Amino acid sequence: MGNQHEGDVRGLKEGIREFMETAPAIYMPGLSVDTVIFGFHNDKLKVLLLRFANTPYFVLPGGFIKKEENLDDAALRILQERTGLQDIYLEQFYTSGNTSRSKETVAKEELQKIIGKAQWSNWFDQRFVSVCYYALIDDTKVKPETEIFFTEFKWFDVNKLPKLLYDHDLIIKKALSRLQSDLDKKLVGFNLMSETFTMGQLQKLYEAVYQKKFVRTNFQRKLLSLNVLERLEKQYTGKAHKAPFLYRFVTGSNE
Amino acid sequence: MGNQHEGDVRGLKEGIREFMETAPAIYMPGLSVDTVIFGFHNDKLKVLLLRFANTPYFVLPGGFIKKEENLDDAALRILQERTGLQDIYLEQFYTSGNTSRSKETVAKEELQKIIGKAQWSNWFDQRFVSVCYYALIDDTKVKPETEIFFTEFKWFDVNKLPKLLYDHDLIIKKALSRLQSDLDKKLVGFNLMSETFTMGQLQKLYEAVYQKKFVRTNFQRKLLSLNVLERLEKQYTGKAHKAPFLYRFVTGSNE
DNA sequence: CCTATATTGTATCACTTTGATACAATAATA
DNA sequence: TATTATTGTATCAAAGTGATACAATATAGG
Repeated sequence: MGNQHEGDVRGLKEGIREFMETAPAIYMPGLSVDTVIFGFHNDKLKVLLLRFANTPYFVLPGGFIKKEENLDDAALRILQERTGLQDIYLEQFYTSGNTSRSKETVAKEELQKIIGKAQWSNWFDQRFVSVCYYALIDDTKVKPETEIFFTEFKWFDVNKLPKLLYDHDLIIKKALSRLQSDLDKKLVGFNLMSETFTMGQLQKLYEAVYQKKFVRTNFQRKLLSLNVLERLEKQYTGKAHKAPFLYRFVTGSNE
Repeated sequence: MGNQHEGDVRGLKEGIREFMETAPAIYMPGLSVDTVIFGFHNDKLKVLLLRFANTPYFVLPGGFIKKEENLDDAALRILQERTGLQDIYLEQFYTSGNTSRSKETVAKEELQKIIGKAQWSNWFDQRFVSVCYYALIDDTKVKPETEIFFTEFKWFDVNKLPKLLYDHDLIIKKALSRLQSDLDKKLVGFNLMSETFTMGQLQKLYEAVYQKKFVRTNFQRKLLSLNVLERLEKQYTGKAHKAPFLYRFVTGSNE
């Protein structure tokens, strides 16, 4: 699932140095975008995180906003660069701007270890305000791309997160909370599923998002009453029980 | 309700020039805060807007973020400067960052008319990303303060807005939409009312926010069932009918 | 091949919530 | 003192929800 970046130290060093040199001319100062990428597998809700250099710390995939780029386009571009996906369900949910979040020093120290203090340019010394988006993706289609700074891409259970830099743990909490209300209102869940699915799989998704159990028969009645599911022919699961129907979300009624 | 600013042209000109000179040293570049201030009177939901210079255009009260200031604190400070209120219910709901919003030229042209092109500094030529908050206030307590640039402070019915600069009309729409979902979930409505109120007044508020009528008896049953209202003694309205009870929101159960 | 097992699809019952209507109570007015 | 406008409460039917029962059926194991 993770994906080791295998540039040599020379290339990494040069890459970081070049980024810090060129960034001020390309990107808006003091502004960043962070994305909480949700996926769903093994009946668990997962978040895609990046390991920061060779530390035990992880961060949200993020990036900066080009000077002539729309905010939403920046978020989309950052996601495409990281996941390789084209059509991504994306929702802005929060902008984080406490000054304390810039006090984090682990990232700076690690970067300085790699490139040497003399090469330090002040791009990362800025105080950043970060606009946060969450994305829902069918993770069977993702090919995460690591990048300079980040040595590993990894899915984490939303309940078993690693150590995170900055206020990224808070941001993930807010993203989940927002996903919960959106799932009710806008039926965005299908973005996390493959094209077709059984009622059981859908229920597992809802249980993972809301972190609670639902009574099977009532859940089924409820979702069918929404008239957003199209029932297909039966599934041949190979499991030792009655084969469940397959469903597909009907687009058009929502979004 | 409005409040004419009566500085002479000389002072206005000097004020604007000075602001543009000093702003880059004080505030984060490319970032602003806009606030949608909701009030409730005459059974109507109102928004507080500022007339831009002597144009027919209005804008949302806004401002900039000091370099070492938390984002939420900036929003609070801007509101306090404008309304004179200390404890304000404030909710961040959206960050607006399309490049097209900076294409607005009315504001720039008007400012240049006042101070002369020679005096122009490039603070307002920047592309701004704006973090938007909405505020709920008991407007009987407000004393709006005008400021350089802005000649008049005025309440507008949320359904009868004047011409607005930038994308401020879109921002107000989003604010209302967010207020509607928050009112359901978090019972924030009391921030728009005076300390005590009748069930009829409360219903009018809900009707103004949701822009639809409710059946009186069912509305009453519903709100009483939430256990957030404390019933006081009767009200002596002087109206020619049975005197309604007065209620107060009980704090603690919400927020 | 036949039966056991696990899980699915549907029905049903009791209970709660919601929409709509009826009606008695009452403060000011004429 | 009766009238008027509005309020507080009750009630009935319809819709929605939680809990349970049960028949259907694809595979596994003998």
